Amino acid sequence: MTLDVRKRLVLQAVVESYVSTAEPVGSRTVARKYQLGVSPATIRNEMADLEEMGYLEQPHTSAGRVPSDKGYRFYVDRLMRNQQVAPDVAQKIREIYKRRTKELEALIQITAKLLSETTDYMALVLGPRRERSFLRFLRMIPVGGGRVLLALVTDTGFVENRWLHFQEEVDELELERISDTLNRYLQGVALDEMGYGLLRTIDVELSRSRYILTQIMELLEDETDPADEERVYLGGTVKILNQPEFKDIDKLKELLGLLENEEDVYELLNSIDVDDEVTVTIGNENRREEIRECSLVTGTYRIGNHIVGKIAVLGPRRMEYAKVVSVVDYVTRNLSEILTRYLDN
Amino acid sequence: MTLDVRKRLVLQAVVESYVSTAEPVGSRTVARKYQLGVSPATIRNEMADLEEMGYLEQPHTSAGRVPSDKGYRFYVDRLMRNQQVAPDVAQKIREIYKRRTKELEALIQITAKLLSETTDYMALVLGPRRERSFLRFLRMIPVGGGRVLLALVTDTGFVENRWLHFQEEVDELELERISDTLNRYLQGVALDEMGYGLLRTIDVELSRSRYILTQIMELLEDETDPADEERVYLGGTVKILNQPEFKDIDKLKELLGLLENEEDVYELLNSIDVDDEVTVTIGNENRREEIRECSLVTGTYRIGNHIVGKIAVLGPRRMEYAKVVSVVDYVTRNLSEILTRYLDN
DNA sequence: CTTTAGCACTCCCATGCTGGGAGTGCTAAT
DNA sequence: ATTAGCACTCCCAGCATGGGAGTGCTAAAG
Repeated sequence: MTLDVRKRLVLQAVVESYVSTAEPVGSRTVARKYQLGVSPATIRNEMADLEEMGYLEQPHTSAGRVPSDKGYRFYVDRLMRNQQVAPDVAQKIREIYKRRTKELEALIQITAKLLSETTDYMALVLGPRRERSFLRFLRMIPVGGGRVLLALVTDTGFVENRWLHFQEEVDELELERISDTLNRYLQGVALDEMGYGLLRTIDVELSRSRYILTQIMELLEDETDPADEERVYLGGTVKILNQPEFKDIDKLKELLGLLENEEDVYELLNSIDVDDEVTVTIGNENRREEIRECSLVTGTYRIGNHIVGKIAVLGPRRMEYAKVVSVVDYVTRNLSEILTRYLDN
Repeated sequence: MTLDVRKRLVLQAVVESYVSTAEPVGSRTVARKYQLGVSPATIRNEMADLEEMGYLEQPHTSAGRVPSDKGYRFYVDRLMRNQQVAPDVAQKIREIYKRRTKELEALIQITAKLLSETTDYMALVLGPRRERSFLRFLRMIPVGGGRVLLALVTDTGFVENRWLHFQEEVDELELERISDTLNRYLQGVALDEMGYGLLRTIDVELSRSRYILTQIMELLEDETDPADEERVYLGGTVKILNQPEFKDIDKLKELLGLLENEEDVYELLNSIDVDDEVTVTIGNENRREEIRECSLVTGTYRIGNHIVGKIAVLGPRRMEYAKVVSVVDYVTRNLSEILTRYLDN
């Protein structure tokens, strides 16, 4: 399944021309713009071969050629030259992550924006899944008027805040005692496992303060509600509209419909294999029908060795792969690094 | 500027027919569907009058009529009958706000989703502006490894979490002492006023712990960064695509472009007068060019008497005003009520 | 054996034309 | 004041047409 040098050059020319113009590429164009030193007729023969081998497609007889999924795949795996991130882009990315005071949620949001701005495609970012997050620390802070702020800090640096309400003022010392006990029992427990069962054990020890504990239990129970929003952040939704492949409103509707359903986006991105590299999935390689006309460039960010979430860029198959891959790679590294530095044990 | 009874009936018929079909309305249709007991010819005369008075428009000679902004305005102010929220919708809304443990941010997010689901138009929700929020409470919680979680609670119930990092473990008692002092000085101060100036006074008192204070100062300084994200939440972006008036990609791009710029959305909604009622702005009544083809139904939610933010529904001018107004009103009330109950002093 | 010029052929698409339909405004009769 | 009748306007869907871009094939040249 290897291609001779000239076929590679032709394929590369077709991909690059189509990426930049969105118009089917004719033999004439290839011969003229990408000096191969042969006539259009020769190119035509090569293109016919490439089509037969499945690397190119024709929208209809007598149109130019367009790369197939297989063609893009070959381009991404073999032809595309690794690209450095442009210095100004790298600068901008580093700049963003220099401010290290943000909590994880804000960081993720910024990442989505950053990705879409630097690539000019749409960005998806997933935060840590709740059921894979473990409690690091819990604290109750009385704010007056019977209101108590419950702060849950997870190993991934997420902070969840919840309110507790009581009829009368609660004693700060009592809260501290409860916090301490809860911490003792719950540290390292997954958030979605803090159901009644677990809490019942603690109940005994804290029976004196059951009225407080009851509220906390209800609240943590709520926490496990799967209908609860996932942490998916989108950036640059408008960018899709710049792509001529989405001039069709119905396709757009389908796509945006998918993206609005956070559970689906989660599943989509998590179905992609994790390895240390950036992963590209092209057209029909994608699980979901709705993005069979798109490509996805995905990176996985971590805290230490612990996988936290994904970042992805979504664009038309006709995507500037080299550039996007380099940016996704760079952003993933930066994000992982800052998280690891400040959150890893 | 008053219309006789029959003209009102005709105008109402045109608005309601156009709202439901998106097709220009002819005299025949009005006569047939909205039993007025007169012939199409009579209706034609009335419609010609209404057009002359500016309530109706003709896309072109020999098409039916379409309401003008003025026509919609009259409909909203005078013709539309106040509608009750459908029982199942009311049920759903109450349901959502019954769980009272969420922090404000989550509540706002849910509100955006709720609004778009119940109205079938797009929803915009603004959270409290930072510069109008005052510190209620501040607390530092050491989490181990030199990491300290700084939680800022505002009067509007917003909780901001920020991380502080130190070389070595910090003493919990010292943190508590600092927290106490800071609270004493900063309670009731607006978030964007916590600049160096103010902190310098405190510096003296806490000179022993300057290395901690310095970080806090930097961090709060950051807080005043106006480039920081505003709190705008969108719900149901896809819904716009269902409207035939947005079959044109360019208009769509313009609109989504506006909506992605949070500062602009803020300005747009805040330019709308606040009174206790729900406000409707139609077409050209809107400030921004980009939504001159849309209408906006806006409500203001509060904590006690203190204005916190806005909720809005964005749809085509051809909007089901009665329904949307009732939903926005109901949601506003519910949201204000729950916030007031749990956060008002 | 590879490359290339030449040419007939295919298919899309922008353009222009046409007829029917929906709706109007006017006039004259009720 | 209302309405039937009718001529008129305008849109739009459907169809035909021609030019252009691009192909595949053949035969000649390197």
